[in-house]
Parts: sequence; structure tokens; C-alpha cells
Amino acid sequence: MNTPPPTRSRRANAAQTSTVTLQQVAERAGVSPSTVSRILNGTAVVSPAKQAAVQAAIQELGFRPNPVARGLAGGKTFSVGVVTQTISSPFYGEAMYGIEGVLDAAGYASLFVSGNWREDDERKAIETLMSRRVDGLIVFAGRLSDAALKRYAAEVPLVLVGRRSPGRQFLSIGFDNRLGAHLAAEHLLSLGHRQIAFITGAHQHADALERRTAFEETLQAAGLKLDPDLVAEGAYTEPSGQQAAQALLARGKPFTALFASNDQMAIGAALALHRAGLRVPQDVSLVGFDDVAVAEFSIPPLTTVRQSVGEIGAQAATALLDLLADRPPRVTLTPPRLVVRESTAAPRKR
Amino acid sequence: MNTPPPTRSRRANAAQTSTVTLQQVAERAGVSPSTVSRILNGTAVVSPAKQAAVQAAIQELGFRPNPVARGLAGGKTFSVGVVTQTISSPFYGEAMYGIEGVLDAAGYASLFVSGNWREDDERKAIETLMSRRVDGLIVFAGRLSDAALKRYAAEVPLVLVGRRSPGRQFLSIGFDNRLGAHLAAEHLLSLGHRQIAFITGAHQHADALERRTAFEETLQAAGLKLDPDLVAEGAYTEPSGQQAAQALLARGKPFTALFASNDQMAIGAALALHRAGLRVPQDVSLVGFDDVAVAEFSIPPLTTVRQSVGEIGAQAATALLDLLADRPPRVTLTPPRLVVRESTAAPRKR
DNA sequence: TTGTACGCGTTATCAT
DNA sequence: ATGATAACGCGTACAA
Repeated sequence: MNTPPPTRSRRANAAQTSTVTLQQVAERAGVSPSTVSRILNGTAVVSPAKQAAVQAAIQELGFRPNPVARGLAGGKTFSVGVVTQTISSPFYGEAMYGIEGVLDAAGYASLFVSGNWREDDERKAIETLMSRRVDGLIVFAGRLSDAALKRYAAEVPLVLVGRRSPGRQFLSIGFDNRLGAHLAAEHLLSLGHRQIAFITGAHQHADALERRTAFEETLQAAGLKLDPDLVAEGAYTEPSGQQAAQALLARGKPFTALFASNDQMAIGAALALHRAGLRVPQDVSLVGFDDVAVAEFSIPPLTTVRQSVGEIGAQAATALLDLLADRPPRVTLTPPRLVVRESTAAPRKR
Repeated sequence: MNTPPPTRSRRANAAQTSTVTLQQVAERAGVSPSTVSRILNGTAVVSPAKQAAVQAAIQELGFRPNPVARGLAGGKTFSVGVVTQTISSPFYGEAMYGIEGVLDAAGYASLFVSGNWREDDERKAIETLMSRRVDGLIVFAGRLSDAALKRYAAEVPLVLVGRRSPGRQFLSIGFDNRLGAHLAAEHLLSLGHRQIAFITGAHQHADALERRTAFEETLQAAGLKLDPDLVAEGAYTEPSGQQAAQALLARGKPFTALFASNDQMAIGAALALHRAGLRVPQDVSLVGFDDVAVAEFSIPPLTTVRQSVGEIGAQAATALLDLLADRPPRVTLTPPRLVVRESTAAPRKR
């Protein structure tokens, strides 16, 4: 019988990639593995000579450190989990783009998952992420409570985006919803609108409430009050915006302007208005929120409140990187600003 | 001097998560680690008694296998890399959604990265993915050559989406561009259009070429020829579609219909038409391709060729799973179909 | 069927 | 400044 070769017999099912190990680099450079590791991580000072020899060996062998082994030995995976709500939406798309850029440049991988606006989906997503031993978490506010987030934050650094949360357990980056909604309302008021309808986000969400409150307050400051008949609730999606606008129209109360709590709902509302034979902005002025990329290409181009979602994502990533490096996180948010395009105009004279 | 405790002294910087190890489960259940491993992976048959004991121990301890260690030991990371071109676009958004669903259900993590339509970005992205030891790759066709992809496919199973490629090195899932473009052209012809402009995708791309060729052939079959003056090139983005339409308009050649190679360009084109004072569909009929979610909410709602991108993503993921399990991949693509909405109509009589 | 022993590639500790 | 050596948590060939 054939005796199988004594060693390496299980090599077959090992990682298929160009398996150049740190070990081999060490041999080639005539140093110990520890030294190579030290150079790779800057953990300690090594002589310029060996430094050069190792760098050369790395080049020649085309060595790439194995993050899996790194993770096992060092307890870090150099990956961070990102919980979005709807991975396919333009809003989260831009956010992911911003996050990816920052994290990738820092050598971290991003694991994007969807929470689907469902508490248990979000929970499951985070559990999966944690079981993958991510080094940190970026969570876009959804249904998960602050208390639940706190528990995760006890295990890894966590940055919450889209909802302010007190306490020091985790960092939260909120949008300036109040200022944004104020800007939108002010713009419509200054154009001369007095009957302004409003599409709010889901009532469970703090930011939706903030936008609504600020909107109402701005109205009140102008001596107007928010007519409950001119308020409808949506779910931050195009179809929900369309339905909300339909409902508003069906109530029969006239309005000359409509403010939707986000661009996607504004786009849905625009279709409802179009279907009802109403022109934007001649018959109804329309304002959105976010300035998602497509806002510029809606017809007519949408006046909206810009809060660069990509930039916010990048800021969240940067802050998380700070947290991971035990640095104080620096977050410098650009305040939202009004972008006036072609969906708003003065109300028609009668 | 104090002698430090001999063991566990470095526990501090280890993974922070509920570190229950397989080892501990084994002890608790009174079996060997290997037995636990076998039960976890179904690698061998174990007695019902121990089976139960281990399951109980797992429950009680709340054990979750560490994928990092698993990866090191078994050479598999249960993660797959997905190379999109623009992570923020609605097209890839829907694709990612489809992929995520399938892969997550199978216990695989998805690593989504952007190729940005740049060959070296794509290459770098794949290198990063490979260095992370992904078990497989799903690549959305971009600038990377088949030859380059073949090299990666030699290391891990690879599914290419969006471009057919001969050979058995990797699986490719193409869209039926020919049928899709034919459907669009046929629709416009049957409405009575004879002067049809066309916005093509980047000329480097096989699918763009296929759509153009099929479009041209359908015209020819109807006794028409494609006027070079009525063709402009875009880059599958809204701005490029807008520019292409502007260019078309600037040439002065009249056309009563416009077919854009994808929805995003159609949406950009719609704005250009709007700006030029042309109404859709009264003055110009407009057809897109893909049926991205927003197509339904453009004004007017866009007639387009539907190829469910989410479903295609899911199919790609399913096929990759097959490949990973050494099963023959099963791919059953739904053929594209025309979705007639409100952006097309018969040309005006003169 | 089950347990033992070793290895996966790297980092951290402890000497030197 | 540098090198042994021992983990990290799990899978698996081999022996029993």
C-alpha cells in the first residue's frame, strides 16, 4: 500500500489564495516572524537593515497579511458592521458610499446589512454582525431602542446616525431636523404660501417628529397654525408619499404648497399631484428633504433641504475610526441648507 | 515582586463578545471538542445522547461559533465579495438587496464594494476581497476584462453578472439585451414612430453594444435605418443621459421618440426634454431599460423594459451558492418584458 | 462512534 | 532590538 506523504497532506482544502505567509517572508528575509509582524504593525522599532530586507521580501513574494489569522490572534477583524434600513434606497446608497470611502482607506471592510425598518430584522442583523466579530458598528436609526443599542455598545464602539441619543454609551450623530424643516417652511412662507400641507414620516421616529414640530413652530411664528387636515403620514418611501398626497387631496382642503419630510415621499407626492391634474409649482409648490441625487432630476427639479447624506456617512465612519483608535471622536456636521430649484414658486393670485 | 497570574493574562484585549468557546461547550456537555464540531458541521454521525447534551450546552451557554477561528481552521470564511460599480445607484441597490437576502439566509455574509467603473478600482476591490479570503465572488460587469476575471476565478468560484462570457472558468449571467432592446424598439415602431433617437451606454460595454445592435436591427427589419445623428453616448447615469439628450436636440434632427439604454439615462433625458419645452409623451415618447424602482415615479411614469435586477442578483447568489457546494448551478432567468406606462404614445399627426 | 493531537497564520509575552 | 514560544478557537486526520 501507498503510504501518503507525511506532511502537508491536508493542504488541499486550505485557502486557495496566493498563500504566502508571514513565516515565509521571515525566512526569506532571514529574520524571525515576530520581526516581520513588528514591521507590519509598527509595534516596535526595528533596525533599518532588517526593515529593508523584510520590505524587499514582502515585495518579492507578494505577501498580503491574512486578516483572518490576524483576527484570531489579535482579536480584531478590521471590519465594521453597518446597519442600514433599506440597502436599495438612494438615501442609504449615498450613505454607504460615504462610509465605504473612509473605511476602505483605513483598511477596514464594511459589512452592509438591511434592517428593513423592522426591529427584529435590525436585531438579527446586529447579532450576525457581532457573531462575525466586527470591530465596530454604525447603525442608522430605525426601530431599535436606545436601550438595545446600549447593550451592543457595551461590546463594541457604536455610532448611531439619524437620531440623537443622550448618554455616553455610544456616539450619536443627528441631523439638524429642526433647522431643516424651519428652512423649508420659511421658504414657502416667504413665497407667500399660507395653506401648506405636510407629509410626515412614521410617527415612531424621533426625526419625523422633530421635522414636524419645527415645521409647525415656524408656521406659528408666522401667525399660522398647522391644520390637522393638511397633515398626512408616510413611511419615507415613494409609494407612501404618493398615497399620503392622495389622501391630502381627497380631504378637499385646499393647499398651495406641500412639504414632504423626505425627497422620496416628495417624488411620490409629485406623481399624485400630476395624476390629479395639478402642476408643480404653478398649482402646488413642493419641497423635499435630504437632497438625494435624484431630486435634481425630478420634473421639475425638486427644491429641497440639503443634508449631504454621503458626508454624514463619512463623518460617522471617521468618528468610529476615532473611537476604535481611542481618540476623541471629531464630528463637524455641515448644517442643512435650502436648495431652491424649480418645484417652488409663489402661489397663484386669485 | 508580584508574579502575574500564569494564564489568561492577555484575555483583556481579546474579542469582547460573549466569548463562549466550543471548548467550553464540550466540557459542559462532557464530550470532546471534536464531537461538538462534528455536530455543528454535520461532519459525522454522533450518538443521539451526546447530540442532545451538546445542543443543551450550546443553548445554556449561548454559544456562537467564531467565524474567524472557523475561517482559519477550515479555510472558509462564509463570506462572499460583491463588486458593484456604483454602490449608491438604484440599479446596484436593488441587486444588492436580492443578493443579501439569498446569501444571508444561507449563512453567508456579503461584502459589497464599489468598482466605480474604473478598472483599477475594480482590481483593487477584488484584491481586498481576496485578501479577506472571501469564499466566492459576484462581479457586476465593469471595465475588468474576462482575462483578469479568469485569474480570480482560478482561486475562488466567481459569477459574473451583466456580461456573457464564454468558457468554463466562471459562470456568467447576462441580461437578454437583444430581446429587451427589440421589445422597446418594436413598441415605438408599433406606435407609429419612425424617427427614433437612441442613447447608448459606454461603447466599451458589451451590453451597451448589444442593446444598440438589437435596436438597429429591429429598425432595419421595419425598413428603417439608424441615423447616426440620432445616436448619442451616455454613461448609465442621470447627468450623462441629460447631456446626451441635449446633444441630440442640439443637432437639430427631429425625432418623435427616444430610447435610452437604461432608466437612469432616460430620467436625465426627460429633464433635458422638459428644459427644451418638449412634453413627454406628446412631443417625444421616452423608453428606458431596467425598470428600476424610481421609473414608476418619474413624471410621467416611464415605459421601460423590465429585467428584475433584484431577481437577477438573487439568481447570481443562488448560483454562487451552488458553485460553493459543488452543485451544478441552476440559473433560470426571467426574460425581460416591456412595461408600458405613460411616457410613450403615438406621434402627433402633423 | 469518539477522543487526541496538530495545524491554520498571526500577534503577544517573555526572555535575551 | 530581536527571537522563541505560546496562545487565539476551530476543523480534521488519525488512532482507538
